[in-house]
Amino acid sequence: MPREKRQKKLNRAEKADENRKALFKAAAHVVGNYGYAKASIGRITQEANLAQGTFYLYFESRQDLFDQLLPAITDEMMEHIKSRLHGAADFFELEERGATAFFEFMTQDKCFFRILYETDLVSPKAAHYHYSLAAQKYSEVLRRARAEKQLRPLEDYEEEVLTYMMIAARAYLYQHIIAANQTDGDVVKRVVKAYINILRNGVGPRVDAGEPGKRINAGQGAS
Amino acid sequence: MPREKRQKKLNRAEKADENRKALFKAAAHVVGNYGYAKASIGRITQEANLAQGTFYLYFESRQDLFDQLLPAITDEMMEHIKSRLHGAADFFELEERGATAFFEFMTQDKCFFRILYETDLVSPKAAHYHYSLAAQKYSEVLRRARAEKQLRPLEDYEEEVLTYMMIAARAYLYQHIIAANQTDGDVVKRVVKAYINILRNGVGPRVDAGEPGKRINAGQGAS
Amino acid sequence: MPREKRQKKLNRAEKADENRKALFKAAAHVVGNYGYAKASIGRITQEANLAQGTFYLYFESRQDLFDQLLPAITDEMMEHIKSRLHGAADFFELEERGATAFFEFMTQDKCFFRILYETDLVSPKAAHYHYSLAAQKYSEVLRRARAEKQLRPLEDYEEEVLTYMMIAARAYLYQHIIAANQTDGDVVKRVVKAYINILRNGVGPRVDAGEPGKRINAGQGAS
Amino acid sequence: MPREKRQKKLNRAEKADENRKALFKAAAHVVGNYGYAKASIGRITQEANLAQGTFYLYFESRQDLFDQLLPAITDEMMEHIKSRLHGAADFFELEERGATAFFEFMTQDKCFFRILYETDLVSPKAAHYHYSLAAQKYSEVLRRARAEKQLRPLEDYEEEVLTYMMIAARAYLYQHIIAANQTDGDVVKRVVKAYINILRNGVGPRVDAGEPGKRINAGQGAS
DNA sequence: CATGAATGAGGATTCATTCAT
DNA sequence: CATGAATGAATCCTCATTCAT
Repeated sequence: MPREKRQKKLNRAEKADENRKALFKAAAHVVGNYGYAKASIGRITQEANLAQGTFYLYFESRQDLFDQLLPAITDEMMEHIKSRLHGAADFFELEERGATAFFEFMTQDKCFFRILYETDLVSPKAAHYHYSLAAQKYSEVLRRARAEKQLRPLEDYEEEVLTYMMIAARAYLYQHIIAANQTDGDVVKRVVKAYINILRNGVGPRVDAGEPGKRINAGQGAS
Repeated sequence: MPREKRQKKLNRAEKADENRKALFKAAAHVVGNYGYAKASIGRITQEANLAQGTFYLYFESRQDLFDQLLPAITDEMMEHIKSRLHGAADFFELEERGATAFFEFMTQDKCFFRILYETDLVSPKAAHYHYSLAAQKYSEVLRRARAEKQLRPLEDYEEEVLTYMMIAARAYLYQHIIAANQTDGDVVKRVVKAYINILRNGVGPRVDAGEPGKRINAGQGAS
Repeated sequence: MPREKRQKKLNRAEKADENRKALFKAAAHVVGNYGYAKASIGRITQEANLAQGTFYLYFESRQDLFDQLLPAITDEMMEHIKSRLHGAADFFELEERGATAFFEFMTQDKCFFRILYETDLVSPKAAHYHYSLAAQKYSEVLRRARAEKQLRPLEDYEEEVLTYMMIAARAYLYQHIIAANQTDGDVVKRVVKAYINILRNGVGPRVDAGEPGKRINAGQGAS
Repeated sequence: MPREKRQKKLNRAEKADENRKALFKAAAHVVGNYGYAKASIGRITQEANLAQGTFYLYFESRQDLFDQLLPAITDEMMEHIKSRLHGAADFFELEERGATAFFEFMTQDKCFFRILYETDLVSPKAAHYHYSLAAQKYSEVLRRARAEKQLRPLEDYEEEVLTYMMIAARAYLYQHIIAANQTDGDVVKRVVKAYINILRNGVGPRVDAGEPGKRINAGQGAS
C-alpha cells in the first residue's frame, strides 16, 4: 500500500515535472521563433499540448515564466559547456573548447539569442543573471590564467574589457557567421581557430624578429 | 504673392517634416525603453504630441514604422561616426576614433541596442540593413589597412571573424561596461584604450618575457 | 457519478448552444434593424448579454457570423413554411399556404429583408444559398404541378420567370403592403387571395364577359 | 465686361455642377459596387478626382449625399422609362415597353439594386421616394387601363397587389435572370415576353383546350 | 490536478469632419 | 472655391487571467 501510494505520488510528481518541462520547452520554442510579444499563453500551451488554464498551475503569470525561462536555459548551457572543458591545457585551449561547446549548444537551439536579447526587456533580472554568470565564469578562468602566466600582463580595465569582448565574440560570431553558414560543416572549427588566433596575438603588425629596434607603423602617419 | 505662397508651402512641408521626425524620435524613445511590443501607436503619438490618426499620414502601418526606424537610426549613427574619423593615422587610430564616436552616439541615445536587437524580430530586413552596412564599412577599412600593411598578415576567415569581433565588442562593451558606469566620465577613454590594446596585441603571453619591447606599442599606456 | 458527469457535460453543451443562439438572435435583430454596417460585435454581444470576447468563441470573425446568419434564418424559414404545407390540394393551394406561412414568419421576424438584401453584399455566398434554395423548392413544386396538369402549359422561359415572379411577389407584398398594414389583422388573408387570383388568372380582359364560368376557379372569391 | 463676367460666372457654375455630378457618379459607382458601408468620403472623392474637403462644398455630410443619391438615380430612371413608352397600344404593351426600358437602364448601371436596397437602411426617406413614385406611376397607368377596359375587373386589393407584383417582378427578374445571363443578347426579350404572358393570362389551367378563341391572346405563345 | 469557457481591457486601423492654407 | 493635413471617435480582434466543472 505505501509503495503504491509512493508510486502514485511519484507519478504525480513526474507528471507535474513533465508538464513544467513541456511548458518550458514550448515557451523556448515559441519565444525563440516568434518573440515574446507573440508568445501568448495560448500558443505556448497549445505547443505543449496542455490546456490554457493548466499554465497557471505551473507559473504564476506570463511574467513569471519569462523570469524563469532564460535562467533555465542559461543553466543548461553552462552545464553543457562545463562538460566539454575538462582537460584543457591552458587558457586558450579552454576558450577554444568553451567557444566550440557554446556554438554546439546554440546549434541545437537556434533561438537562444532571440530569447536572450528579448529577455533583456521583459525580464531584466533574468538577463542580468545570464550575463553576470557568464562574466563570473570568465573572471574565474582569467584569474587562474593570470596566476599561471598564461596571459601577458593585463593592465587596468583590460580584464573586464577582455571578458566582454569574449562574451560578445561568441554571440556575434555565432549569429553572423556560424548560423549563416550552417551547411558548412567545418565552419565552427575555422571560426574558432581564427578567433583564438586573434585573441592570442591580436592583429597588430609583427616586429621583425631580426630588427628589434624597428617599429612597425613608424612611417604610418603619412597615409 | 508668390513669395507668400512659397513661404506657406514651405511651412507645410516643414511641418510635415517636423511631424515625421517627432514620430521617429518618439518611436525610438518608446521602443528603446519599452520594446516593440509595448510601442503602441497611442504611446508613440502621445509622445510626439500628435493624434493617433496622424500617425497614418506618415506611415502606412505600425510595421512600416518599424521597418524604417532602425535604418534611420543606423544612417544617423554612421553619419556621426564618419564625422569623427577624419585624420586618423592608421587602422588602430581609426578604430579608436570609431569606437569612441560609437560610444558617444550610444550615450546620446541609450535605447539603441534594444531597438537593434528587437528589430531582428519585427523587421529582419531593417536589422539586416544595419549589420550589413556595419560589416561593409569594416570590410573597406580592413582592405585598406591590409594593403598598407597596418595589420599582420591575416589568414583565411580571420578578416571576417575580426570584423564581427569588432562589431560585437563595440556593442557589448557599451552595454555592459560603459552604460553601467556612465557616471565615470573617463570610462569611454579607458575602455577604448584597453580594447585597442587587446585588438592590436592580443592577450597571449610574450614569447620572451625579458624583451617587452618586442611588440610594438606594448607600452602604449605611456602616451 | 457518471450520471452527474454527463449531466454537467450536457449543461456545458447546452450553455454553449444557448450562447450561440443568443448571438444569432442578437445579430439578426441588430443587422435587421441597423444594417450590417452598424452591426458591431459590441452591439451584438451586448444584445446577447455576453462579453465581446465571447463572440470569438462561437464565430471566427465578424465575417464568419455574416456568412452563417442568413443561411440559419433561411433554414428556419423553410422549416416553418414546410410545416404549413401539408395537405394542400393543388399548386395554387400550396402557394396560398406557402405565402401565408411566409408572411407569418416575416411578421415574427420583421427584419428578415434587411438581412436578406444586405447579405448580398457582405456575404454573396450566403445570399446565393438563400435564393437558390428558394428557387429549387419552387422548381420541384412546379415540376409536380405541371405533371399533374394543375397549370396551363408553360412555354420556354415561363417556368423560370414564374419562379422569380413568385419569390419577388412574396418579398414585395410583404414589405410594401403587409408590413405597412400590420394593424389590419386580415391583411395577410386578403393579400394572399388577391395574389393567388392574379397568379391563377392573370389580369387580361375576359373575351366573353357573359361566360364567367369559363375559367376554373375564376370566381374563387365565392369560397 | 458684363459678358466676360457672366462668362466667368457660368464657368464657375458649370464647374460646380460638374463637380457635383462627378461626386454623384462616383458615389453611385462606389456604393453600387462596395455598398454604403465601404463608401467612404475618401473613396468617393478619389473616384471623382477631387480632394476630400471638396466633398463638403457640395454635400452637408455623408448622410446628405445618401439622401440625395437614390432620388437622383430614380428621377433619371423614370425619365428614361418615360421616353420609351410613347405610342403603346394598351396596358400590356405599356408594361412590356416599361419593363424593357427598365432592364435597359439597369444594364447600364448594374449597381442600381445595391443602391436601392441599401438605401432603405441609410436613408429610408430616399427609399420611400423611390417606391412611392413607382407605385404612383403604376397607379395612374392602372386607372387608365381599367377605365379603358384593358384589364379584367379587379377585385378589392387586387390593384395594389398587382402594382407591387409588377414592381417586384421587374426587380427580381432583372437581378436573378437577366443580370445572370447578360451574355445572352435576347434574354431581355424572352423574359419580358414570358412575364407579360403570365401577367395577362396567369398560370391556371385552361378549362377547355378546344376553344382557343376564348381568351384574348391566349395563343400568343405560338409565335 | 486539468480543463477550456468567459471575460474585458488594450491596441491597430479607418474614416467623417474641420480648418488653415 | 479647393485642398489635404489633422483629429479622435469607433470598431475588430487578441489575449492574460479567472473560475466553474
